Amino acid sequence: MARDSAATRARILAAAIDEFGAYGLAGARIDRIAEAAQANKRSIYVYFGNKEALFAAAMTHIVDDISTSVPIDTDDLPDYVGRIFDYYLANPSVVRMAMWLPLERPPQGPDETDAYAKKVAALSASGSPANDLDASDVVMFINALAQAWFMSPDSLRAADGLDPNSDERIARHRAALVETVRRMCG
Amino acid sequence: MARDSAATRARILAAAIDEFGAYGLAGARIDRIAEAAQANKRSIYVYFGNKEALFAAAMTHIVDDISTSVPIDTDDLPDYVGRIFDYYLANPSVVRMAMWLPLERPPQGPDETDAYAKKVAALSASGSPANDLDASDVVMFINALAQAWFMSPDSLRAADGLDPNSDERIARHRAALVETVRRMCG
DNA sequence: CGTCCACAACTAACCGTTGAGTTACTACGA
DNA sequence: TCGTAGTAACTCAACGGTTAGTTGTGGACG
Repeated sequence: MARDSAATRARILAAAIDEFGAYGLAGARIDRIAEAAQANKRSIYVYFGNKEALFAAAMTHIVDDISTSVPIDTDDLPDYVGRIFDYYLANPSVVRMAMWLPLERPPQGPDETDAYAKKVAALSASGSPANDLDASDVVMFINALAQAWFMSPDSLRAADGLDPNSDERIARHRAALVETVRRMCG
Repeated sequence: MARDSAATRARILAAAIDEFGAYGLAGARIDRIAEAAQANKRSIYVYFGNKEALFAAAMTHIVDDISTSVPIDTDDLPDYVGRIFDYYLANPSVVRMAMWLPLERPPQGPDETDAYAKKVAALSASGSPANDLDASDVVMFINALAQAWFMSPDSLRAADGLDPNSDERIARHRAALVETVRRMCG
């Protein structure tokens, strides 16, 4: 096995995102992360300090990734939600971590204030995003709508009879999502 | 201390809702629930079996409570979200449990299929709730929008300068919520 | 009407396991 | 041969769950 500290660190981080996404902060197991990363438990402590710090590192990593991968376009919010949805679909662990963040917030956890503040500022500055609604409310709604599919139980996703894992069903939902934001923005 | 098994059971259930709401299934502590309920740990096992069963009992309790407290009105969806929001505001532990459910689903957990299926069916039957959107998507969006405020970090809630705990700010958000659903329904 | 008894509610101390974090050590590579 | 990456074995506290025992209550019976 090659000795590459950067690669090991990256493997640990990737495994941590999956583990925290699957089980949350309290439910995640350091041993499982080590095993999945094919790294030793000890190296996690060497590279990241402790469980909470690892969680924080994973969180900042995904926040960075999402804000570069899915830049906001204040002139086309419907398209923006669509792209967030696509990103979530491709990165299930990321949505789940995002859902966990407000629930299990470590005391010294990462503060995504800046990422949100920038979006709200950009939206406010861009004139009238959604006519008379507050920019911060619009950001909240867009986030919530993009996550709706993932926070719904399977039973609800299947409620209309289609297989919730089929491409058609997902495409329909995506279209509904984009259309909803279009209507919201007037 | 009076010996009243029904009262003790109810105290445990109430404490469990708070504890699970605050920490989730994995993070919740049986000892804390017992202490908060002013009951002995043992009685929890007598009345509910184990931790997961207690979680399930708490979940079915709130599902029941919410579906009776906030009946759906398929003819006035904007009003319906508003009422859900009010309920959530008055019962913070309930929102948090609802947010936790899709993340920490115990293997033998409660299945809220029926509650959702009924809503989707009612909505489908009532003609055109939101013109061309699937009823199940509409239900997802309504749920997500009603929860948006509670899953947003404080920094986002405060992004426009107002105190996020003030009545005015909350009223503005509620109005935005109702208006958004109104637009969604066309 | 008093007294005993059986059962239900309650309690405290304990047990076994799990899991975060550490220690002491080995192997690799420059 | 020195420093860094990696490993296995361990510690210790926390926590879910249990055992064994205590207290209060309500009813049967003399």
